[in-house]
Amino acid sequence: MKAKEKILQAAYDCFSKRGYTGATTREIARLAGVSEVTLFRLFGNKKELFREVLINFSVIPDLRSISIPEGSGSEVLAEVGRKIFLSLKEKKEFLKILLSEITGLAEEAREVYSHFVETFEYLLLEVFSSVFSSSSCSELREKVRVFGAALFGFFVSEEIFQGKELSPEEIDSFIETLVRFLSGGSH
Amino acid sequence: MKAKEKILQAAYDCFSKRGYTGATTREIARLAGVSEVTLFRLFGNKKELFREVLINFSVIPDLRSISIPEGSGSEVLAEVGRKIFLSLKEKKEFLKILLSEITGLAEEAREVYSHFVETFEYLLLEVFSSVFSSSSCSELREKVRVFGAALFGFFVSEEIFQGKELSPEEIDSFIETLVRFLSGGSH
DNA sequence: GTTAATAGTAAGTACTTACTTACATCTTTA
DNA sequence: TAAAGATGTAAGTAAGTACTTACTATTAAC
Repeated sequence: MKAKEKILQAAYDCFSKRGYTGATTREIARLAGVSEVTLFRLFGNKKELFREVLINFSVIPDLRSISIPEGSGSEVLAEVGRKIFLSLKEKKEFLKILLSEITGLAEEAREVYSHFVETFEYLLLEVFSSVFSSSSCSELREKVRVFGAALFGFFVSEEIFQGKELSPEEIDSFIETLVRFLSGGSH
Repeated sequence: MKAKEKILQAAYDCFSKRGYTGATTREIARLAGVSEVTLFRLFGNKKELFREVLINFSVIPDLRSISIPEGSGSEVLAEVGRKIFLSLKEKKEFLKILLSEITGLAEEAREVYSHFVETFEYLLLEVFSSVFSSSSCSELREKVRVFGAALFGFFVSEEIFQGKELSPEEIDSFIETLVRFLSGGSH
């Protein structure tokens, strides 16, 4: 692994553990096993390094790579919900960085987040319109909103705030309930 | 207003704007209109001040003070949802602090958050068991989870991440959709 | 084998941070 | 009026921060 990669990975770990202000270039360099001078030569300054971390470890590619599976309506929804949740889980540290800097470093973080929301909603809208083909456009968007908010809220609350590592069964259980309500029946 | 109160208020503003590490005792004192020495005399150190801010500006009292209104099932749910959302909105800055410090300052922040989740779920369970009196206990808890996650996720995503200030109509619209799905019918 | 790129070491700069000490001023209370 | 408490000013400490400069060592390319 080249120095640049090692630094990016160390910065990712360090920013997610200590936040932007809390992370120091010294510690990042030490973790990466390179000198601090190398860090500054390759990235110029701390903020630029942060920006590159946000680009390199984004959850977006994971979301984009999710394909719509075959099956009945409820099955498709549940499967996509599962995949989204797992993508979020895999990029948990990245999301922690985003969370911890959303107030302080507004510009960069908010930009990345907006992009995330767009991709998220676009993907869901695609899925929902294939599953609920008879629904109106506004009806679809309502469902996407509720589904997205519930999934995201569940993830943030359990995995990030409470620091839990949910098992596949716990995730499935939540998603199946959610899909049941959205599909119209409560039984 | 006494010095202690002024400092607490200034610290609240400053922590929510810059995060724990980003906020400085100098700026807090300046904002409060007191000397930095007074700050240290009254609070000992920065961490202790932070702890007192978390206690003083918690969203818990707001949540606890929510009473269950009269009306049909759906009306009650929607009204409670609205009240919860408004409580969150009122303590938005407090929640930003919690969010930005959940990873860095784990102990204090996580403790406060756990307390928040408990109160949140307890309140919802009370409401749901009066609204869906025929549902089983596990069914009730499932509904509470979905309702809570969706409400919280919607708030965090829109108000905190995207920095929007949602109008009462937008809030109502989301909550009504959510209640409709949870009440079993999609029409 | 020379050159150019990539890394490291050592030292230092200019600044900021949390926090302290010593002493003076004002206000309230007894 | 005297004592006690709360606040301010001025100055400083020790440590940490991002970032720089000057120079050296290693590696790969031509």
